[in-house]
Amino acid sequence: MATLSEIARQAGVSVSVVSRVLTGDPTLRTREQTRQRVLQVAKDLKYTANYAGRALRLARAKALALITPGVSSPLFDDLLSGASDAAEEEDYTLLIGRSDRVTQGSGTLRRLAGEGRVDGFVLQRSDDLSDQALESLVANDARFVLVTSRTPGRRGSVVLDDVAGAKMATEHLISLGHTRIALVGGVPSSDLGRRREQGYALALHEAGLRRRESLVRRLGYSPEMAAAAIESLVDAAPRPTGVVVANVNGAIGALTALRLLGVDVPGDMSVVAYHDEWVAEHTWPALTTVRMPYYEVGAQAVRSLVAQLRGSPAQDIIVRSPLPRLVLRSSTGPPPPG
Amino acid sequence: MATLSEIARQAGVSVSVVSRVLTGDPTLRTREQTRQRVLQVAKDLKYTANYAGRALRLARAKALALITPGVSSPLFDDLLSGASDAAEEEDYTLLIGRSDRVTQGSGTLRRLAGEGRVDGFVLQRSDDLSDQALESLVANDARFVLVTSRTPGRRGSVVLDDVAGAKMATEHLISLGHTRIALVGGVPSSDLGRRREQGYALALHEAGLRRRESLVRRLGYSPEMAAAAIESLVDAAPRPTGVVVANVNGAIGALTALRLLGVDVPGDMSVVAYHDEWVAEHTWPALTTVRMPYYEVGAQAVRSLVAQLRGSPAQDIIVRSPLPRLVLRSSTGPPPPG
DNA sequence: AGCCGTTGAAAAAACGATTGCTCAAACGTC
DNA sequence: GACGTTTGAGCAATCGTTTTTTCAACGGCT
Repeated sequence: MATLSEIARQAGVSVSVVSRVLTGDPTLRTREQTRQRVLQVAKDLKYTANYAGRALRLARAKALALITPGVSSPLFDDLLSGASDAAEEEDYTLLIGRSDRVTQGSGTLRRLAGEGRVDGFVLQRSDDLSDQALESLVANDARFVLVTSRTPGRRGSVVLDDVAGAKMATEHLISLGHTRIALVGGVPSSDLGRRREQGYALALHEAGLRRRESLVRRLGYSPEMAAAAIESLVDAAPRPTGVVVANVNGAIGALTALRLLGVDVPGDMSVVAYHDEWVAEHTWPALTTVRMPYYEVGAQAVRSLVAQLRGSPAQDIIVRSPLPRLVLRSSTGPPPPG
Repeated sequence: MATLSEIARQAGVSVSVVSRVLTGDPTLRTREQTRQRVLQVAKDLKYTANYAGRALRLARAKALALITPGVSSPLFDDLLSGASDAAEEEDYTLLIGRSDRVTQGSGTLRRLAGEGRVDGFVLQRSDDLSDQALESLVANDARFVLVTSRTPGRRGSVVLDDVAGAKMATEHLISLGHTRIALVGGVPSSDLGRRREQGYALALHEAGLRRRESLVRRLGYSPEMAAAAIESLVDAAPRPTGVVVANVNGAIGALTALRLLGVDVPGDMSVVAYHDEWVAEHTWPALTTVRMPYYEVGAQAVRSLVAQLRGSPAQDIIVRSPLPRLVLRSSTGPPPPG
């Protein structure tokens, strides 16, 4: 690897001139000729600034970490793409860490921040990621932005417009003529789950429909939990004719459960999922979903974090653009005549 | 952040003693009392070695990058878990990069290596990742290990035992009594696809079954390609009674295609997929799969890379343990009587 | 007492980049 | 021609670690 001093030697100037030329220091006074010579040599030697040297001097790593509970979901793929693109724009490097690893040792976060490997964190919070882990970050004086979910009393977050998304899913069923609409939601402790439920309730309210507590389940987002929720919903009185599942993975579990119970979708019951991903196209029946702008969440989170690092105050952002979009497939239809 | 000199000051010793105590330098001669004092102060101050300082001095970043075509698959999740765990064991930090980004700018890899941010790469190669990109790495003298797929003439790889896995999938169908077994494979240019096809052929051969070229499709792993393959296979003469799909995503597309064609699974046709993931549990019918040890691939790749960085020669590893495992679900059964 | 070996620790250089300060030469002005 | 100003660049310190080298003190030995 070429270093500044090597360029300096070959160009016949001092190291400081090289550094100033390459970083575009405006206070530098130099002959154009010299400047060009330096630039040429740097190019010939394929110079890339050594990261450690710069980081040491400037006391910042120009790197961010994205901490996530799990990497496997296509939703995360979108989020990651957005974060990567934004990071690249801002000239930051992006690390990815898994939050399960974070809490287990708890060392990971502290290490990343403590060692100065990263300047800040984008945290996709899960129930695994304890308040304690968060605090350890704060103690390290690390900057961070929460995505997807928020935590009370702490600023710095970027979330989806869950209310609007869940409302749109619910309204789709309403527009098909459903009146007994169930919700398979997240755990009540999560603000994310509460926001989605709010959207559901809002849609019902605006349509003048009654919101029945007996039609709401709050077990969680996994296929298994959603399946359990469905099993109890088919026995509910009155039986719902449509169900909003607040997560696409849950919806997949719901379809499996309904198939096993012999409930026809959408003949006997319509299912609409919050979030879209490619498997939704390949379930049976193919899932009608509401697509949410995850890419933007990732991008905004990084941009907001970088702004924070530059001294701006932390913000709480709700991503409203692009708007949620209904992806119509085959799991929804008019309610059964009965 | 506490630094060595701060500890030195508080402990009343020199910086070098602190460094050597903390890194456990065996050549250091010191009073036990002094050693304890240093350790205590370091602990009180929650000392973490500054990464940039160390990296600068040692000229290595103690970081690896995992470059992948896409992050969304659960298979990648396994791979990542393995790589993360191994990296942690070896005390390395893991970065994740996306290969689509790599070829586009091509700057990414060069930057990571050139800046000295990472010491080596684990490359999950896709068709996107050009030879040229590879070469630019080599030119940078970066160490790397290819996973999943290999490239001729270059050492340093960790791959699954694709032959054994595909063979096991095929043998499952054979043991059910199928004799006309089709293969929906990858593109012929990929050595990965060739290895899986080899396993398929081997199983047929050992069972004394004829391998018919008319029953082999090599369009690729996406659901759409597999669907196209299936459509042409149902019209094949003789029509296969079972099909091995060399990738679980493809198998999902295959199921969708068969459903649309009105072909009952497994009544009319059995489907077995290479690779397992959770959605396989939730397709209709649930997919019988062969589970491959992806976690180990990730872990081995990191370990092999670290070994390379320590000076060991590059190796080509085939992960044979844990063994491929057949996950029996509902998409396979005996062939139809006809 | 003089010498030597050991013990325990400090001093200093180096890694690469950045940046405030210094400074020589050239130029212009009176 | 003396002096001040501008131009163009170099010097040197600094960030935090690691590591080689140096060094003082002490005790043991003859």
